[in-house]
Amino acid sequence: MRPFAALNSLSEDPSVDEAPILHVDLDAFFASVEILDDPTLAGRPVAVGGGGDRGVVASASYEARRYGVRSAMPSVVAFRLCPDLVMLPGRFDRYESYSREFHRLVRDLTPDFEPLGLDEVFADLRSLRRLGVRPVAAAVALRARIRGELRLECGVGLGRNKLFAKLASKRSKPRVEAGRLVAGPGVVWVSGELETQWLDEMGVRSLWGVGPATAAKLEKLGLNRVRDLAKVDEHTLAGHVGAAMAATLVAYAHGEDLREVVTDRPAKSIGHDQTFARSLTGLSEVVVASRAHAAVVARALRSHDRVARTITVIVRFDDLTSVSRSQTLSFGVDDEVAVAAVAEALLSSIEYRQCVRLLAVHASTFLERSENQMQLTFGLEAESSDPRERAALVSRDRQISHGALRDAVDEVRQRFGRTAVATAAELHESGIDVVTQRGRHAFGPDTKDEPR
DNA sequence: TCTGGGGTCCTAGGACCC
DNA sequence: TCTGGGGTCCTAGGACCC
Repeated sequence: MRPFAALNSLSEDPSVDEAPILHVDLDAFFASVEILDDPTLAGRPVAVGGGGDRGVVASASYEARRYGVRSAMPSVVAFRLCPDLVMLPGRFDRYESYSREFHRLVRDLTPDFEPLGLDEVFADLRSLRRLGVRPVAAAVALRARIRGELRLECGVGLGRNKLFAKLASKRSKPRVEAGRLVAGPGVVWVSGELETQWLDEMGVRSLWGVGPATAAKLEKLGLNRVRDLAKVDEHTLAGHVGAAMAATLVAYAHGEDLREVVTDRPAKSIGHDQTFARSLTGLSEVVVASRAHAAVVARALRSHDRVARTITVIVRFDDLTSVSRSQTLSFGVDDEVAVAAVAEALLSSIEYRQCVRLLAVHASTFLERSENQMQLTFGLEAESSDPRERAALVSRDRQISHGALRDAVDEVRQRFGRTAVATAAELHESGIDVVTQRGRHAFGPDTKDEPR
């Protein structure tokens, strides 16, 4: 890998006003962290993902990519392409800790940055104008720090907006050509003339937000290239892809992208999805599984200091069709028994004609804790004949009465680890006292409902 | 070859209120 | 008695991103 960046054709450092937006993307992030932690993996094809029949690749080292292994590829396909592939299950705590260090280095450059997942950030360099910062110099220095302090490689793109910054970072990276790895320039700045050139040569699929479904619709309309989108009537396009998508695509085709770098993006939902190695059959198995999901979600809500009014369940059947059910309560919940009560009522309203391969429980519509206390104690409706409404009322009662127990369990977990006690849901269902359970679980942690 | 788990945003229809 | 249109909230589903 070359130590310094090759630039664009002009080979000079633009002003902040010419290239205000920076995008950094860590190379093969999960796989790279695994290789750092186990140097015997260096040079071998490594992937992180699900190893079973239903697993997919979440991250592939460049060595694995030489064989055609890619993110989102089913693991069985990856093994067919690369029989020597080392498939690792993934350690998300580890990746999160690397991600925090990555963000720290970006923050040293500017506080105006926006993470996307664990391994990418956008940054707005405009506040650095007065300091005389030059974008390419800043990008080269940031890249050097990421390499020096984290021992991770990355690509950096610079452009007039998010659209071009992201396209640029993609072109800054190493690529595989005819089974050989070719180093990338590391830093790429999109000048005005490059913008025109890229827009003219790009296919629609390269645009942010155009996936397989939208690409197929556009192709039917004869719109295969970005330059085709620049000529299309937005209202006509809206009839096929929706108003928001049409406006976005036409703007992109003209090189315009009004998305700002948003520094504080509060989370809007928290959920837990699980694809089962063997599909579940029938409501009762699904309900049992949903309690563990509810516990994971409730724990996550509390660790983020959130209470949620909306609970959603999603069931995916063996034929890959999905159905969802959601309910918005008049109050918020963060208790596993409360979440589980609502989830069970929602799951009961689904017809199980097929086996269930995936179950998800999500929580959204967050509100402030103080706001929630009002709602919880306001009025007590009579018993209802609607099962969902009844579940909601049970859920509220649990949310209130389990508060003390829940806080206690959280404290124990904080001191002794997450598996030191069973979930409040398990304890409640079994009717066994918290204290007598502690010892057993402390010495035989059951990790089956651990988040990945 | 056959599709994970964490999320975000958009759309359309219905209920309800004014 | 029958009717309008806008705004907001909720639900279900779909598409996309990393």
